[in-house]
Amino acid sequence: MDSEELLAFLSAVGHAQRIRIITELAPGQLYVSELARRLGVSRPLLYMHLERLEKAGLVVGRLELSDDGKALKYFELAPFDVRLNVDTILAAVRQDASDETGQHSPEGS
Amino acid sequence: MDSEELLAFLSAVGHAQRIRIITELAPGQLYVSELARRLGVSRPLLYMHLERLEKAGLVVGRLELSDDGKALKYFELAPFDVRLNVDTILAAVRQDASDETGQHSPEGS
DNA sequence: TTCATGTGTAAGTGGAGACTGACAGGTGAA
DNA sequence: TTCACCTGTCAGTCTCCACTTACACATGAA
Repeated sequence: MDSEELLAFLSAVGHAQRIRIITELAPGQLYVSELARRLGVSRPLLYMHLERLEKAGLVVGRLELSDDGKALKYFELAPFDVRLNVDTILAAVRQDASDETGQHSPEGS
Repeated sequence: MDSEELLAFLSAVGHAQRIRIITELAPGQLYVSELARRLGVSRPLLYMHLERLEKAGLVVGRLELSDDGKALKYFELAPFDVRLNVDTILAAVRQDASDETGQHSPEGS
């Protein structure tokens, strides 16, 4: 994980509304309109937040067809576990240099 | 740590400039003007970022007198280690409810 | 056809926070 | 006195992003 990914991750989670979204999605998947109702948030706004969370790899969206034929966009939490201290931050910054030289490290996750 | 503290922490680290500040302070303490020169950042702006980092508990500032009598404001990293996953986020949110009922948990750090 | 449900996006507004420039004040050395 | 440092803060500007309103387009049921 380089500093750009780390930044995307941190700024995604570092927002009250998005913390609420994560909390609401914790028990299981929900589709957008339902989630918007529960949070008392407009749907376009929720879209923005979900998009941000998805780009950062925190949630995953998937279009599904309900029994009565309606298209529902379901979102669920993606598993993530990031440890944050001086060393992990420095590691992310050092990773940038490796990225530039084209030495893509073969690490998973 | 409740969600407010978590939010302060995440939004403090989740900024490119402040990541750079942390990187620069990692080897050891620096005073404000010196740090501003190294980062190529105006001093008032740096003050804002340092203030934000200090409120979130990431850095500590201390006014010191140099040998030649000048006052220097030194900043150094405070030790921190936060693990971030669904459980720790939910724990922070649940902590809010405890805060409201006045049950301050006697946990350290 | 109309209504209630859903997805998806475009266009605009408002405000918080990032950022700049300028100031006042202190010190020791030339 | 002047210079070269330093701290600390105020008052602006500007940019980004959070947020709203409104639209186009589907589906099944009444």
